[in-house]
Amino acid sequence: MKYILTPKNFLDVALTLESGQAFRWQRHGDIWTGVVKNKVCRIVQDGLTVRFTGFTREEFIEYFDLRLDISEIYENTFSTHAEIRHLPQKYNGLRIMHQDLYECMLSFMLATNTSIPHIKSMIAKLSELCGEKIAGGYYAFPTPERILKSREKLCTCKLGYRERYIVEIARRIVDGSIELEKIKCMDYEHAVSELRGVNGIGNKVSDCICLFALKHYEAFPIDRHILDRVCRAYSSDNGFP
DNA sequence: TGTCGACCTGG
DNA sequence: CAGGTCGAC
Repeated sequence: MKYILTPKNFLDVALTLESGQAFRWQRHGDIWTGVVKNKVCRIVQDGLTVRFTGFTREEFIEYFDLRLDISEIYENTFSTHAEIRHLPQKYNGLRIMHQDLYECMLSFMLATNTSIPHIKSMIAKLSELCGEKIAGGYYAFPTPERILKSREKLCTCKLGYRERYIVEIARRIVDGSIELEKIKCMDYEHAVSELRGVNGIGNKVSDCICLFALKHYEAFPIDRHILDRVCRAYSSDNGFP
């Protein structure tokens, strides 16, 4: 499948997939391979031309949220402060992805207080342990039922203190006390308060989920790096960034 | 309501 | 220490 981008609404595949929004993509040369919705997907970009397999055209557009006029978000978010006004141009092609809510919830819960390589390793091991096997030695992201079934072996994924959180979330989804479909219908404020009611999910993670799965563009996840940069920007006459 | 230490694991 | 959160003051 082939998709032609426009300069106005550009997608930089590498920049976006390396940005820390998704943790299941790997690069081999100029081919990106990942698992989305139980399917192995591949993407190659050459300028404005993007070729892909695994997605339908519609799924591809949805995943990278290509219908969104990103410049509007940038305008609303960045134009009011001189210190960050140049960032949209610098990161041209960085898209806000639209990922699966369940996978996003677990992934960013796991992503607390650790490094990106460890995050990727945890998610890869979890998928290998109990995800459904799909093509070419790849595994789907495990359903809550499958996670619970593998409860005793979860220690092999090295989740650390996050293990009990992931078990609790899986259990609550199965027993219906977390209702993903309802969360999808909520506005930003309600979604945040619902997500914050889940053990292991705090301010930063709930904002990540809102931004990367629920399309609540007003969400603004504040992690260590953001905090550092904001502090630096407003502390003294240090250059910014 | 705001601050502070503990927390699994890996580099 | 690392792309935080929880529970106890």
